[in-house]
Amino acid sequence: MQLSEQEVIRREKLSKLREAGINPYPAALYPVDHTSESIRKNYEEGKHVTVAGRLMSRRIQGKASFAELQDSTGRIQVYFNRDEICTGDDKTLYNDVYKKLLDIGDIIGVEGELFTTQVGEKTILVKGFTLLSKALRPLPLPKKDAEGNTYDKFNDPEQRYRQRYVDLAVNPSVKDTFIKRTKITNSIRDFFNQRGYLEVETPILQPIPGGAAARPFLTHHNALNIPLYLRIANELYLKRLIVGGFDGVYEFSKDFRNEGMDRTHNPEFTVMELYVAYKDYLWMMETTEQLLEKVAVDATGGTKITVGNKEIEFKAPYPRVPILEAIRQHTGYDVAGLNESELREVAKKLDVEADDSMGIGKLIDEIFGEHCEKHYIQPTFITDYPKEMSPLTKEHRDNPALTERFELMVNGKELANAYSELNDPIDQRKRFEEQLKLSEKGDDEAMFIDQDFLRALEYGMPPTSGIGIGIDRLVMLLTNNSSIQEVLFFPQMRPEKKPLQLSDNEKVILDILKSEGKMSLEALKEKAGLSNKAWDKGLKGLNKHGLTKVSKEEDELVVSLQS
RNA sequence: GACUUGGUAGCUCAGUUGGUAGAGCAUCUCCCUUUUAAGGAGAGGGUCCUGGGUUCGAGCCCCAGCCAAGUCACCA
Repeated sequence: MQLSEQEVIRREKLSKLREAGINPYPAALYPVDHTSESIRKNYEEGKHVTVAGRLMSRRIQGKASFAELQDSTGRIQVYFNRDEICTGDDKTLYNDVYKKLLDIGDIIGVEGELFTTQVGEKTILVKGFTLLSKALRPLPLPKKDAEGNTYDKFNDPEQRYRQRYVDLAVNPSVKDTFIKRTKITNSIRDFFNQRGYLEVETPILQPIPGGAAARPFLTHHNALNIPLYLRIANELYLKRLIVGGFDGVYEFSKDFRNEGMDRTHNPEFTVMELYVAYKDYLWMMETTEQLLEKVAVDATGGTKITVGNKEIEFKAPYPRVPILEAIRQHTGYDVAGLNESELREVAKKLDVEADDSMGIGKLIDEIFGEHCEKHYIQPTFITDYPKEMSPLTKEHRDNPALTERFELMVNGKELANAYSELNDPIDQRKRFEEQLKLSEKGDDEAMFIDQDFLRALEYGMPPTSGIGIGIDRLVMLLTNNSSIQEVLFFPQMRPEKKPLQLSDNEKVILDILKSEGKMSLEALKEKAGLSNKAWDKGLKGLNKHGLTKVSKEEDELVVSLQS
């Protein structure tokens, strides 16, 4: 491995520390009794404190030095004074260990007394310190000036996502985003638990990937010798639990979809699904408004949030607009009751792409997505979707062409999707079969038929309302982030390519081949002048790396370079 | 998948018509006992993403590839 100058120096310091009898990675616990936050909150002049954290900056001025220690709650200034640390004649602990062998990024423990500097900064006067972990790589160091401008910010997205640990250590606002994420999920759990709903866990490995329309990841179970899918949704399992007699169940579900990635899609993502027996989608709208109002307050302190340059008000209630009404308002076309070809005409006039595989439902969805969706910045329930695009939803009580479904639109995007759940087993079977026909027509995302789910419905599921809320997108909204990668600790990335490391034997062989081009195996071996074993290892290594290829030409083995 | 932009020191970034690779911070040496983007003096540090090509000569021009971001397409 090629080490940079700074890494070499840090490794040398590591040896020097060991020579001085200091273990750079000690085993014993460090008796922390304060955090930077608790010190700031309960500051008392002269109080003795013990804290630990990462050294984030140093200002050395001869026999004295100021540094900043960063722990999980923030930063605190620490003051190292030679004669406070080294009370006797031996000053090596300050002069050598602190000044020369410690680096920014090292994790240390510090004990000392609180005081306030002349400039008014609350500071720990260090009486003793312990190296807890030596950092071998230099930390990127953003700096802030008095006006709060940041310099040398560690802001390359690729490095930030690949090395999130560095991002978190160095960019405090990143940490805040993830703390907020947990506040949001805790708030949702509170809300449901108070109402007596049960948090459950259902299978991630599923024999039939149901509950949504999407391409799944496929894996294989060796012992059973069967294919298994990573779930694209957990809906059908939660409904089975309602059949079994639970009145309210919810799950934060990591779902997996084998599709493209962009600013709003990651192959694995989190959806919170809730099902409540004896309720309908009207009730669910009220519940959703209350939930989101509470979540906004718990996460941000108020109901009004800022997203980009917009303000969004999460205070309940939210307007309810039937989808056909939304289309009428934003396009001027009344598409209620139109047949497929009439609808296709309208789509054409509205510049909405429509191919022959699209039925009524998909056409309406396209028109809405193209012309209406973006207008709903403030939370709005779009209701009563056409039947064709909602195979798991109960028929509308007043209009058999529609379903009892709503999507909650916020900031022009779908945040939640909910139904009065279809519990008629015969109707459900029919809807699945229609999906099957769609898939035969070429829709590779139509739903699979889950026979066991149908069997469950045949035993009887109470009328139920269910909802799925995209947690990643909710967190994006409430933290004012426009990329899903900013709200996932470890967003999916293409693997880093390791630079190829060749052994000496491999290099010798490769150099000959580079100057000679293609040559016989015998001649190459001779010229390389390696022992039999070294030769064998070298050539096999090169073949394995795909750099060379051995082939047979006229009874002779020939080695050639591969590009 | 298409297009656009980018990849240069540990970090953030310059780099002129193609002519020996630059700055700030960080690092190293020296000075400095209440500083805070500390200060002063000096020094070291580079696979210019990778591989080809053009050229006397490429960080820069051309071709191919890798990685990322953005836009679009796809994705309820």
